[in-house]
Amino acid sequence: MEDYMVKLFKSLGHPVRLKIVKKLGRERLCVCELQEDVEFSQSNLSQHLKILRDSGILTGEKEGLKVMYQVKDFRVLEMLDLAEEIVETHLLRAIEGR
Amino acid sequence: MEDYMVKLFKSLGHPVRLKIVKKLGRERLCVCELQEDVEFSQSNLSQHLKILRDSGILTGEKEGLKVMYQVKDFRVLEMLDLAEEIVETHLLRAIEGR
DNA sequence: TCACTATATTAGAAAATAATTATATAATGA
DNA sequence: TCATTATATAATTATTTTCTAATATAGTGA
Repeated sequence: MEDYMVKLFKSLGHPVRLKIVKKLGRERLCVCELQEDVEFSQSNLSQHLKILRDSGILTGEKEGLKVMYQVKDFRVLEMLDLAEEIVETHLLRAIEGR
Repeated sequence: MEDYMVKLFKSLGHPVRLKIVKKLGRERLCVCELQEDVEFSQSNLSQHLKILRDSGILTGEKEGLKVMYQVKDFRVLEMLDLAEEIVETHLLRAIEGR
């Protein structure tokens, strides 16, 4: 249980992977569409996608030549929202100098 | 913004640190109390606490000889709960074999 | 079957993170 | 002031992650 939680957090704790998950949101996109925004090589992207699959965050389904990815459980997106709120609060506080 | 989110997730993505945050919950504990549950050396624990402070998850306040730690923003705990639920669901599915 | 496209896998090097050991600091009380 | 306790920091080594480059696979259409 703890192990899986660690895996979940760890896989969100990387800029490229976080970007992928955010870009996906509730949509279903092929790798080629993800490629557009990610400033990394095809193989590197593919490896990050594997990590996200392995941690249970994404699923990938083959459709012809393409593979369509989506976020498996939208509660992950709620987590991202929460994280965003938390970070926002702290950044604000930092600006206010408290 | 993204950077801070990555930092937040990254710092939760380690077994010792996750354990610390869970153990703290809404309480305020000194390092010595945290030490009890964590099977690591004093200095290692101290380094993990530093990471948790740096990512804004914990605050530490000196009180005499001791330093009291607590979770800065309880929404972090909500994130943990969410993560737990998500993991639970997926583990259940795995057992059911879907 | 062959070439082409989209994606995955592998291997190795580079970079980042973590643990260990030793040392330092700071508060307390004798 | 000195010893003691609680915690932090630094340096080194060990381990893990990440990236790059090369290669592989699988589906499609000519």
